[in-house]
Amino acid sequence: MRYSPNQKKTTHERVLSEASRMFRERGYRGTGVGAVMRASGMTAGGFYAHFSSKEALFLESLAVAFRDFRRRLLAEVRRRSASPDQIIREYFDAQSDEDPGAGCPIPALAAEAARSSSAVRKTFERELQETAAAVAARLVDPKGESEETALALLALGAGGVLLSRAVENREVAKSILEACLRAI
Amino acid sequence: MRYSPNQKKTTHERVLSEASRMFRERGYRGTGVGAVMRASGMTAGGFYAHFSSKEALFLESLAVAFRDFRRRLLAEVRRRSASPDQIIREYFDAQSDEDPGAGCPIPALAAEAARSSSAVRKTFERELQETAAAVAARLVDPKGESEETALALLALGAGGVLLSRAVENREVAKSILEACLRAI
DNA sequence: TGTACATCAGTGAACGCGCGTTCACTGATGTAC
DNA sequence: TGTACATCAGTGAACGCGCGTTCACTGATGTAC
Repeated sequence: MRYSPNQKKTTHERVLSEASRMFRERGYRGTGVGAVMRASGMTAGGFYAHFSSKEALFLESLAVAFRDFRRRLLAEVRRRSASPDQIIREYFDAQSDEDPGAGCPIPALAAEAARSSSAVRKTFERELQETAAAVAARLVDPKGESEETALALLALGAGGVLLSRAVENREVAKSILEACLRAI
Repeated sequence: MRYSPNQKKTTHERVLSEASRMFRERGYRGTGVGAVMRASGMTAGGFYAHFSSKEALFLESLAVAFRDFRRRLLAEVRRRSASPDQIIREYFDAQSDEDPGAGCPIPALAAEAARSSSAVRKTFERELQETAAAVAARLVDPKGESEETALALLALGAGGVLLSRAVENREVAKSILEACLRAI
């Protein structure tokens, strides 16, 4: 339709934000390029004016998803110096119950990232480390190995969310999250 | 070809064992019915003499994968009374490095199970609880809440494996697993 | 200011491909007599 | 024991469908003069 660098940037970001939501909600393979474009108010063909391929969209979407989630998570942990179990609690709270599209990309997309190209895994690694560093900066850690502790906390939190989602009974799901909180 | 109840059972189990391996390695959506049958030495059409649908195969494969993995995990923890960090160590060792097809179904399949039918989630829940109970039975737990502790340990272990696989650099992958071991 | 042209974001139909499933058929085996 | 028939695991081709990608086209905008 109309041409303007700003307009194009806006469209690009709208597609990205839809994609980052949909990938987390339905998975990489469960999300079609056409569906993302429809959700962005366009038709499938226009996609390639913005991204060279579905994988290129995934790379950018991963970064957006991690960035959004970090913001969400750190908003909860604003006051500095959180204890490990506080971090886990905030991690769970940041998952906005029953809307995985707004939650952490790790339980949603790590398994598919692991099976993707090395470009995807590099992006995932970079964003994970960025996230661990952000958590570590807020963490009281007497041993002074807070980056390592942060990675373990992300593993525990993501594992807990992963299990709780894969289970049918909501009471069982809750008890899994509680078990993770108590284990620290 | 030939007909015999035993022969059919054998074929059924061969397909199941291939499927349980392939699902863990390539994911549910990444594994085709045709590929499973080819790996089992047959053609695609024969599949429906054994399973009513791909999802029915997935249900049975999940149970097989969990059962196999429990056996693998408990073989490592034979001597009773393992400490939490020993459990995590054995969990990591049971993953047979770089062969996710023989490893734990949780990091491999939980995200897709969460997005599947409630029948899949029920199976996942049942098998997870079975696995937690088996771990709990081997666990020294002064607080006497070993089932809960076992679930948290599975979350931590599965989260660690999930992260380590999603990352490109193998050194980073190792450091994630070590961080999980040290966090207990 | 007005006009002619170039650009290019987005449209919509078409493509090739892989997938889950169906189906008519085959031929080895089990059963009845 | 031998023969005729029924069963059914497995074959292989075909199906409909959704997907990622391509492409000729459109029309709104920006630029040059």
